[in-house]
Amino acid sequence: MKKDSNGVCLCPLEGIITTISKKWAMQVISALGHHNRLRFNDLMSILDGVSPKSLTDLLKELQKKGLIRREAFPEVPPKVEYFLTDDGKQLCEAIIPLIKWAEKQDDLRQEICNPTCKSTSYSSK
Amino acid sequence: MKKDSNGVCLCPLEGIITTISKKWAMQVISALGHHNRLRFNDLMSILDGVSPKSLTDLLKELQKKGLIRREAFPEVPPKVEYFLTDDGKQLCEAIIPLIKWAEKQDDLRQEICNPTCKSTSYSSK
DNA sequence: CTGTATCCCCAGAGATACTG
DNA sequence: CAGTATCTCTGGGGATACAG
Repeated sequence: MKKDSNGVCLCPLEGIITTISKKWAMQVISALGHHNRLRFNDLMSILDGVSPKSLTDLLKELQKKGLIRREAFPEVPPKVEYFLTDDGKQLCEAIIPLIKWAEKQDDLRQEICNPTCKSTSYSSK
Repeated sequence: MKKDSNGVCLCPLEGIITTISKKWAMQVISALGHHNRLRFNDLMSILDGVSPKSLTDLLKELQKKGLIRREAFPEVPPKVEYFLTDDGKQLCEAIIPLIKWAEKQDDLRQEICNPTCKSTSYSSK
């Protein structure tokens, strides 16, 4: 759909936005960025309230997009680990300006998303 | 939900993602960034296929979030113009890294979103 | 021209129970 | 432990007609 004022085509956004706007998607990305490797039930508890179906659906989506990878260990009981791909890590970097912008907006409106999130901001800022 | 590996809280993203992931949202932002000021029917034709209801819903949402502004002229027939706020313009800037990242992903997969979009890349900035 | 007012539809997300 | 298998439900989005 043409370019925007910066000479940037927005088309590529379609794909990633449909992905990252999925519920829990950014939390998964974030959690994996934070913990490096996590198992299914780890994610289940970090993403408090998510159902197994929703989580598996999401994990498959994220794998398909090449953001995370799955590693299964042939053990009993089963053990599966998920972790970010390099692309996933780069995505984390790419959204930082967006977060900064959003954070600034929130500040202006004195809206606090969540108590656990207070006092959190850019290491620098 | 804590911070990610970069020490960044993802909470602020929630709000903006729910906004920009709305259908046509980025197209509206982009169109306004490109054309500066647009009228309702201009947007209707640029966003080919959108219904008036969907468009008005979206425009209200974007106004509420402070991304665009509406100016009505007391004329007959009515005339209304929409344009980006400074925040809206800053949002355009903030998503550039994300677009660049997404564009790179698309290139790797040889996926072309749309013919009109080919040969488009970062002219300068 | 710029929108409301209705009605409809279905994909995404959740709840729950069950399996290899 | 790590998922399926079903079922349900909601609301975002679309179509269409109409109004100021």
